[in-house]
Amino acid sequence: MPRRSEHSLDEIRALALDAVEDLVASHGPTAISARKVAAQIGYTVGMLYHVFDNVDDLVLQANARLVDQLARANEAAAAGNRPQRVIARMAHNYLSLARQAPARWQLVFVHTMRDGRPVPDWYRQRTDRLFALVEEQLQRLAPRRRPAAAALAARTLWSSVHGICLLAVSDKLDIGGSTSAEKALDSLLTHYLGSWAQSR
Amino acid sequence: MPRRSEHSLDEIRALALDAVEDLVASHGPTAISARKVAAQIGYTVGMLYHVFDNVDDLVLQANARLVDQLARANEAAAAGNRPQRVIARMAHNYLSLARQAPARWQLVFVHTMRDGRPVPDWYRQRTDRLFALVEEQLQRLAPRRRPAAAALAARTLWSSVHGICLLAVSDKLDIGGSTSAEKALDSLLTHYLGSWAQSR
DNA sequence: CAATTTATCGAACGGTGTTTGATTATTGCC
DNA sequence: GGCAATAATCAAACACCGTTCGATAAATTG
Repeated sequence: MPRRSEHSLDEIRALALDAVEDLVASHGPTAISARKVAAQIGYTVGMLYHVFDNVDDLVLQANARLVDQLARANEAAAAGNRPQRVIARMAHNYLSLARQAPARWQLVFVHTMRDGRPVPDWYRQRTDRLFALVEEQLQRLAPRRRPAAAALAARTLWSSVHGICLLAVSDKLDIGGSTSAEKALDSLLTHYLGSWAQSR
Repeated sequence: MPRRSEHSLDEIRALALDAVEDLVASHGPTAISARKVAAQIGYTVGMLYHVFDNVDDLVLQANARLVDQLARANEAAAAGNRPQRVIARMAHNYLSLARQAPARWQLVFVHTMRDGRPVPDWYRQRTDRLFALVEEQLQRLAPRRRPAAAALAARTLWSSVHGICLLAVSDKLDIGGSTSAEKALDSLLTHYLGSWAQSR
């Protein structure tokens, strides 16, 4: 019975994204499929394809919510404090959000485009933004360094933070005994950032 | 026509693992499926399940070849040189191998267990070994530090190296302009390792 | 040569992403 | 208000996927 008009297309889109989050939170990242999401919101698969390009689009839009959440938190952290402090906050924001919703972040980490299609630009820009925020702070921290140096350090540092959060969420960091990811982040910040700030 | 006995089960296993590598190298990580691998080696799907537990097992055994290759290279690098040099070699071994066969390493990075089953122990041990090799060198580098300190630094450093190689292989590191992963690795080693070695 | 084992196949089951055509509710127009 | 155009919705189909299973035939054993 078409067009019951109980929901606008935008509402359906929001419902579907909520459903992705619910399904992932309760049954893990592998529980996502077009049919399951459709069933969860009371529509058929075909309807989903009216609102999303494909499953990649659906998942990326859901993941973008998390990335945006992190970006907003990191933008907020930028206010006022000294750059080294701000960057530490950003790194811990990442780990803290990942720990709050591990399954949903696993979906972010684990997702890959079907068939090897490229990641769309609108999503790429969102993840690049996270690098850019770090870069800004590094430029504040060392205004006399060449911009390329800050760019390199931002990519190095944020890739490292990413690696630590990634392994933390999949429980690959605590090997024999206890190595908490928080300690690893602090170690990284102390030594890498400390050394970078001091040099030159 | 059963039991043609042209290949022993071990030979079939090796053929299948070769086929995984070939398919991944030529058509990307998404090209792996039980049917395609079976077709490639001239057997049927059912036969694969006589040799492997499931597709996860097949992929993990293929991935273990790469992990072992890296482990062997890193063990070889450990001979003789000063620890800081050895660790630098290890990091660059990782990136260099990843660059030599990007698609195959993408399969390592991208693979996740179906249904959320745990990664089997035999594979876990292989990846843990990579951390352990770094830890040994850090202990050589700073024999007076508590072992826990070396363990933490090893996990921090190798997670970071992993993050950089991961993003490098998926082209997410060169954003605007040119940030080569090699430079990022060197930056990480210089500042993190340099600072860690000096402190205390 | 007969009996047992076992390598191998082919088909089946339920799930997946995606496309398409039919159906029907809503909208715009006279 | 009624009719035509539009747009939402569904159901079914296609090709692929991982996995299981029974039948079959070759090799091995006695």
